[in-house]
Amino acid sequence: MPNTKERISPTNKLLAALPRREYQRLIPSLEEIPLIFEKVLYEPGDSILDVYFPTSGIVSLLAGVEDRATLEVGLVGREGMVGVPIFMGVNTSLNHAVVQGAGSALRMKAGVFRKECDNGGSLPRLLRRYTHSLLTQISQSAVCNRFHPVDARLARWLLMTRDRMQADEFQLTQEFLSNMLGTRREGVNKAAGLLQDQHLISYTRGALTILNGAGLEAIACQCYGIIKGEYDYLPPAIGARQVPSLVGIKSQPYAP
Amino acid sequence: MPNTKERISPTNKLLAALPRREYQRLIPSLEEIPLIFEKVLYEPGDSILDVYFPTSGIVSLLAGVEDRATLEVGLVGREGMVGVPIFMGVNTSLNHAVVQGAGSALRMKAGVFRKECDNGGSLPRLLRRYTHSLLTQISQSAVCNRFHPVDARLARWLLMTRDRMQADEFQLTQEFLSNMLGTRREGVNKAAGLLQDQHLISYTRGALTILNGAGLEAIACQCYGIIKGEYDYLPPAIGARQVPSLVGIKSQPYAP
DNA sequence: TCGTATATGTGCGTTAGGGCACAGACGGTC
DNA sequence: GACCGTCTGTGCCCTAACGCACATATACGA
Repeated sequence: MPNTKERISPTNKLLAALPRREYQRLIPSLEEIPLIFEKVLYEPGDSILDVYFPTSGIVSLLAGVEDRATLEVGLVGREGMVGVPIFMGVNTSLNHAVVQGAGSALRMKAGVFRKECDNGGSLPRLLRRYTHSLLTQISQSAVCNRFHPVDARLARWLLMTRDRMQADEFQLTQEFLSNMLGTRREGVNKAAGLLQDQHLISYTRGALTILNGAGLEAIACQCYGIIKGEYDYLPPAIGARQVPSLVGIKSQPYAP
Repeated sequence: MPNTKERISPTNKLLAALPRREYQRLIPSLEEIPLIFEKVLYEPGDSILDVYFPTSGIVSLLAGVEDRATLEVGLVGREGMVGVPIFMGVNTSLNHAVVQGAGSALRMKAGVFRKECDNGGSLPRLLRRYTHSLLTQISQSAVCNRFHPVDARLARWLLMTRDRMQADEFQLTQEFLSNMLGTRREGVNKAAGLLQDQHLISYTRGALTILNGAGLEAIACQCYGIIKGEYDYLPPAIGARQVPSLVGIKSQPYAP
């Protein structure tokens, strides 16, 4: 449902950056699907069957150890793609890909996607650029998770999520956050309490609202800025087409 | 100096995996240079001018925060290449690339390398595969650094270094190790003491010897095995040519 | 052979965060 | 409205690791 208003465009930025002709060629292979909260797109060991270009919502890439704790290593929103391993010529990953903020995505069969990449053109170039961005994000998260205290990491995480969701309110439990930050739930509770005391967020049973983004930035470590720099790697508008037409994209019935 | 004995071949595995014809084409652009201990190949913000294919020795990729502590996020030996950002279409990185074990490498101008990659062929395919391996390594290190105690991480690091150096003895100070592991030097000291008490390593002023690799594996977390799995991503021998001829490769005088 | 720079051992107080054990509190459901 | 499952708040103890402050030991050069 494209709207004429200058609003949040529900578009994947990677696809939007393609030359029109290339984008047109992809359309028949793209299928619009909902990203349902907590849905797992792939797990370690799975054969990755599809790649996903989120148009709204976010997908977290989590790494884990011995079925214990997990840690978020990457965050994919409309600036990216889920399924980078496919692009790299591998069809499994050690990571989990989990929907962390509901939305929707354009899905493409891994095989078709591979062929498209082999055809040359802009897609592989954009994806390489994106992969670099992802690599940077993962590196910086690694440092951040090693050196920075829980409240700073929480603040960073909230800001990153806000940027990708383009919303100040999201559904999430402390349990969930603890899996992202790689800390215990109680630690999240304490950190969230701190932020709440300073009126930076408000937090009630599964719903969190950012009240003061600037304040959060002050608490967050500089990792936020660094990662944000990489997140904004694509110029906001390439060419004239900002909102690719969705005409012709098959829509899938809402089926989890 | 190729030797006929079945010994450690001083060859970069990525290059060795290229079809002969492609490798031949690269030769004029490759320049053999020594990797000198602690030499910095690039730093955050630097324009990356060359890519390096180590044939022996190791290069560490370090990430840092606010000029304080650093943390190793990746380790590159003969199985890989230093300068992946160039392959990704970017000429800077947030990481430091530092020689961590002396050896040598084949160097290639970034511009030439880019052109070679654009020509298609096996090189970009191999590099994508390698990048996936690096991504996995970085993710897993992130988890490891978050959850595992210093001694396990130290053991893992030593094993990884051994695998890439193909030697049981290396030069390194506790200070250096602390930058790799993202801990304090004193912590390294304690952990190294532990390993030494169990006769797994011997450690004297800047020189460390692995005495009992199996013992180290027992101490190390399973991250070692996981990362090793990815490290061995290239089959040991592709085609007949295991040792590409170095004839024709310019050798650079020893000049740091 | 002596000094000096550099590396290593160690000790002690402090602290962030893990582990565990609950006690509310809210929200949906029957 | 009563129940129950799920989330949230808290407290207490404990440990790993930090920060700092030294004492020592080794290599190397004058």
